[in-house]
Amino acid sequence: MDSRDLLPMGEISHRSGFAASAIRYYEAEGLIEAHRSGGGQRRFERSVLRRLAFIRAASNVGLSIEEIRDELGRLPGNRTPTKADWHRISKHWGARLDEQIAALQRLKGGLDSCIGCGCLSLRSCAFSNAGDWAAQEGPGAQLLPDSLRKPHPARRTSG
Amino acid sequence: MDSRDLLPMGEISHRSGFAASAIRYYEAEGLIEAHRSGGGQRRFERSVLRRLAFIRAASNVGLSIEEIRDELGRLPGNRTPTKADWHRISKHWGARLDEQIAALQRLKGGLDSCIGCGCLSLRSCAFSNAGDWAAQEGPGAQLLPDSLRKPHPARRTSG
DNA sequence: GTTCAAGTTCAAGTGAACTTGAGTTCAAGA
DNA sequence: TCTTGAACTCAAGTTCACTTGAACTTGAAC
Repeated sequence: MDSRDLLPMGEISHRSGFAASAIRYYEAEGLIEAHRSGGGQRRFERSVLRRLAFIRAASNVGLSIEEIRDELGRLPGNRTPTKADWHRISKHWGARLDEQIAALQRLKGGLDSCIGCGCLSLRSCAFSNAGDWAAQEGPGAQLLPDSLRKPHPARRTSG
Repeated sequence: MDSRDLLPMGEISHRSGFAASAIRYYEAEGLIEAHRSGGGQRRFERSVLRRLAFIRAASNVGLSIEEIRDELGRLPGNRTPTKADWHRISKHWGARLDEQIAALQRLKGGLDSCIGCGCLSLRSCAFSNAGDWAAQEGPGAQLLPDSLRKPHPARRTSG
């Protein structure tokens, strides 16, 4: 590995479209790796660009950093995805997107069925009842999957 | 307005499915209003339940508090939505959902077209290039609308 | 009159995914 | 050598939509 093949922060940032701070963050989170120059500056292998493209794609699908880390970690040898890896992963993501699309369509369907009645009834209307507070019964439960719910950060899942 | 018609916090909370803290928050944000008992406790009109159902429905569609406040504010006389209001609003939200569905389908289409090639090329692949960093040109720009992008809170819009 | 669940306020915390700022150092060209 | 832009670290800040905790008060029942 000739050191002239390594790219400095500015170039990685510009070519990937990520801010330097984001790239440092991804390194800290273990999504990418960097060599260091004599003076301590980051020097990136070219393959990091591909990894960053992967990260951008994944986050467009709605994956969290955690999930992206997992996904990258599942690649044999923890390498940058090859064509075959990418094929497999794409199918996985495609399924996720299909699920999200279906969820929105269910929500839309519920909305359409409410347009006529104008009810917005607390107990019976599937649309306003779409939260999980009434999940034990009733038609509205799970109209939206977690991946499309707005994150309610402080709502602890334990309990 | 007989004070026996007014509901205390516990009941509003239980019937709406919102935590008391959330209801207080909505009041502070101006989405709902409350009377006060002699001792300073909140007493809610029955119509607040309807307003809360509206808020839940809106947030299921992905509207922010800000947007919900606008939407409620646009109701003539700032009243709880009637059937006619609800009809109009539903159409509005339906369009928004359609847009979100279409965006996900575009993203899915991009993914499908990438499955074969395994490219993930930074410059040419519509999928990994879906951010707005290259929005000036190229095919990938605006695959996803803002409403479906993961919120990147610290990214200031001014500049 | 006592009890105590239910209510109150206010400040601070939560999580995700970064950004910003301050203060310092590196590296490359003139 | 000087300058200057690029990079560094580390702590703290940002947004959203709430929640949590502490310390206190109400109000309905017994």
